Amino acid sequence: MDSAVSALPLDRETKASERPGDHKDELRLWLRLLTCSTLIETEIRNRLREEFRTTLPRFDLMAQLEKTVVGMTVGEVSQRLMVSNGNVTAVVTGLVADGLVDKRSAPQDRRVQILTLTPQGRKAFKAMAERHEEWIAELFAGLAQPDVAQLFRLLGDTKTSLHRAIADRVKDAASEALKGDA
Amino acid sequence: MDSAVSALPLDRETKASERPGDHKDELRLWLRLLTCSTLIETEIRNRLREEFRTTLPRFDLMAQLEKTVVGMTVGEVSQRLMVSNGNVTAVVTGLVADGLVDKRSAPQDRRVQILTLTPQGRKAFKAMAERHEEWIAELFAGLAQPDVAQLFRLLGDTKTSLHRAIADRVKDAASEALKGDA
DNA sequence: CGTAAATATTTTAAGTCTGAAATATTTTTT
DNA sequence: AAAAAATATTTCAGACTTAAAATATTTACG
Repeated sequence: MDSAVSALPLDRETKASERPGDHKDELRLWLRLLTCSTLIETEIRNRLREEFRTTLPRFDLMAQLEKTVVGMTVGEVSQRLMVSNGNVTAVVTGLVADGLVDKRSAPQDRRVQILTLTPQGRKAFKAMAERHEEWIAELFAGLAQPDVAQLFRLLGDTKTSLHRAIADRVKDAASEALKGDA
Repeated sequence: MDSAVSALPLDRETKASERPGDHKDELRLWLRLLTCSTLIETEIRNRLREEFRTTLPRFDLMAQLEKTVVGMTVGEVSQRLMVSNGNVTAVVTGLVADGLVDKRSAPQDRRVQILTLTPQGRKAFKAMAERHEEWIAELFAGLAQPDVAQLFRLLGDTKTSLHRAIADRVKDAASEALKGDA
């Protein structure tokens, strides 16, 4: 039991006892991460609008559909993009109206809607994706390749930490809800 | 493993930096950065709603105002949060209606609106900020302290790279626009 | 001085986004 | 098989967001 706890070097208890109440470093890290993310998003949004008269949500949705041959359900897209189902429905409506996406209910389960890029959508996405990749490279051009690799690795660790913290909290809420049941 | 790789043409097996036209590493880095950012935002949004019945944009705006004694103009807040002026106006309208923010035009320049937290707003923010800091620390708890520091540093380099790439493009657009003038 | 340019903010129209309720369909239970 | 539970999506109301146009005010300049 003891060993299991000490195997987690930075859990809530340990950290608090080392620097009680101070989490400024993590806060500053988060703000900097957010700044980078916002700068990139805004820039890509601007370029998509100027060069292709489209929006980031549309581009992102098409990017998901481009990854598959058989199509993707609304729920799957929603999960991958980490947005609500209702949002996917709304964006898809626009893309279908513009002939870029096809939507049809699955024959074996009529609850499910299967989304695919139309040939026109596939072609349009291809052109955008090529430029998009160039833009991203430009934006990160000031970083040396080893820094890119290391940043990628550290953000991988961050992702793991986030998923774990979020899962833990969900578990806590569930056991909390069960308290009075038995 | 080796055979599969060496079956590819030579330029395919070399590093990305040596492959002209390939920017997949940067693209994957951006997607991972976005994932982290979205995971944190969504989680904070959920907790703010559940624990304080408020939203992230409101929290962010109040966080800016909390940093100053003399107040901040709409434009200043807009710049710091990297959102449009109109957006600040909209969010402020709600906060003023709830008595959390005070808005008054500057006596020496009546174009300018000066925003401050009301005493009630200051108190409400203080409570939220304390919890917020804990949440962020929890989310990053899986990272060792040196990793936090290094990630912070690398994101600083990233920020520099982004600002430079964005400034360069603005400059290009400006000189493009001037081409036929002289 | 008086007008033009610059600056700060608000308004507008349209799109994005959310959580929750409603709907439609399939699966499980009785 | 009928009822209940589970699943997938859409609808809804409301908040956020943007870019661009409109408004209000100040500053620059002729």
